[in-house]
Amino acid sequence: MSGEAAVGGGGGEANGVQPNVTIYINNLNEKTKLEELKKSLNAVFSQFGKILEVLAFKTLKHKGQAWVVFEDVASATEALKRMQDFPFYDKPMKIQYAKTKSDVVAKADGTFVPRERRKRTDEKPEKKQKREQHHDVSQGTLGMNAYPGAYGAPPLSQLPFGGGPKVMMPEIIVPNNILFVQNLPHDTTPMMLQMLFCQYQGFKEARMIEAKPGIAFVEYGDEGQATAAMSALQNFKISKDNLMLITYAKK
DNA sequence: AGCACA
Repeated sequence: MSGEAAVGGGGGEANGVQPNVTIYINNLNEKTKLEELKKSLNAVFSQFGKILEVLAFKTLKHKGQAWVVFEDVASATEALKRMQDFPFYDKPMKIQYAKTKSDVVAKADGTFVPRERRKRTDEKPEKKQKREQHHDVSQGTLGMNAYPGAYGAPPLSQLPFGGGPKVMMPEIIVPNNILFVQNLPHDTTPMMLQMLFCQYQGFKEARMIEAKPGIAFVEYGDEGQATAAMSALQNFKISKDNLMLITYAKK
């Protein structure tokens, strides 16, 4: 019964490679541009846990491959199992544990030893520009730009009765099989959205509006399916600085 | 196919 997915080399622990916080992915579509590839990988894998880094290179020897570094092995394992053969840019991903420890992990470990790459004499006076960009989002959060029909109280200025009393007229949320997605990074592609939303039943299509970056419409077969996808992906961290905000599209 | 840290 247990069909052994002997996917010709796409193994993992069966390969003699032991679990690692980093997963190694190959069979990636080599046409995808690096930056987009990394963002999409981040989008698709961050559901399994905190991602420390996504690495991919375009050198001949390394194209079609990427490394995703998780914070813990459990996340990596879950990602490996759940996303094995996941159709990504039209090709099923092949995932294994990485063979060696990632630098970012070794650095946290204290076990990092710089490999010989370029003799930069001794230590390089590397500046610690701790530019921790916390919540630098000056307009990205669910604040001012929030969709009027979103959860929570709408701004007083947008009450239906212009200059009326301070009575909060709750906006009625009308379910719709089409979702309205906001706060996307401006370089989000329909493909990235498709990969996220197609995980939920009834997915039909994701469309973006050329003229308006940052928003998208995602259509499902019915309202129930749309609702399930909405709650699953609400506030999904699609990038370091972007939480997706999802509401029903207006009818 | 291909396991790196630009």
